[in-house]
Amino acid sequence: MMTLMTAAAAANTNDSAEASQHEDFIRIGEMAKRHEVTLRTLRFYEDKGLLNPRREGTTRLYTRRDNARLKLILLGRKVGFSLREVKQMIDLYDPAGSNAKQLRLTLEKSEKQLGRLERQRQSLDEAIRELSGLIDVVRGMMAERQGQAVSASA
Amino acid sequence: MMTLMTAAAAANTNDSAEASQHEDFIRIGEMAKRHEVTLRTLRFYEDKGLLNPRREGTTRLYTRRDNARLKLILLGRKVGFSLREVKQMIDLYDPAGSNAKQLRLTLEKSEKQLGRLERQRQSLDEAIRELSGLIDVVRGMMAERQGQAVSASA
DNA sequence: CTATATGCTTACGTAAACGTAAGAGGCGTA
DNA sequence: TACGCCTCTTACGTTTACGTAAGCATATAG
Repeated sequence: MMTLMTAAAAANTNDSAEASQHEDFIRIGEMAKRHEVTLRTLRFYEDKGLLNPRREGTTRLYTRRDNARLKLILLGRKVGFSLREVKQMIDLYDPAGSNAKQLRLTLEKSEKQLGRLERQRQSLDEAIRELSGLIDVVRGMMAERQGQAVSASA
Repeated sequence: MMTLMTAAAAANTNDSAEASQHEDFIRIGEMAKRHEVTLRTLRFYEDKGLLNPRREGTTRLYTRRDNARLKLILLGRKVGFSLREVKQMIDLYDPAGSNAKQLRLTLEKSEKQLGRLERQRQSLDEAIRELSGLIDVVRGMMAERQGQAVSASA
């Protein structure tokens, strides 16, 4: 029976992720599943100041805003920003303001990062070409040796 | 005057890199310049068993074969192999043999690596697309805020 | 003889983003 | 009461390829 259940315990009680989709707060396990990250990652991000979930006792409770933040963080990581950079951008967010600074910084960093990614793609393409070439060479050598072996045994 | 000069000392005496291009042995400084790596890198590769230059006393002397080896190592690194993998492949080299094993291993590793590189390129392209999208969004927001500011001040 | 360049060995430091115990609650169920 | 599941904090470990002193020897140039 649910007597003096805390919100956290209540969430824990729910059978599936589905069941708690209307909850305002989710705990770290749910959060991790939803975003496909580990608990360690969430705690790590918090330790680095990227997340700030509420607490109920010691238990972390994440809201929709935390969800949105995490999505941004993961997007940042996906496009190659370091957590430090992501933090710099996020920290500039001001719910009551134009966020001009934040937007400028984000734009600037994004353009630089885009440049880096494009340069990366160039060297990656170059590497692919060179590796393909190497494969051809190796195949050629193998065919050659094979030919010798065959002619020698014939 | 050149009295009892060692080979190393002789090399050291030469005015430019040009002058020693016909030398059979070059020292670490020359080697580093030719391949655009640091001395530390060459010593590190040796420590890891990737290079085995001769010695004259304590001084490392590199030959054409070492040059060729280093080129291979740097090519390997360029295409994304770890030094460990490069070593595995190089270690299989037998000057008196068909090197069938080496060729097979190299081919196998190369094909896997090629796959990895291509997957990398896909996620890189995806990242580029997402980042471009982000830039557009940010630009849009800035324009919006700017518009508000302008209309507010008008 | 000294200053400068080059080389040697040994070995701790670095970066990024977590992984991985270790030890300890809290809560509900069989 | 015991068991199981979730969560917490603290903190050392991991990976790769070198960077960076520190302290010393060698060697030619001035």
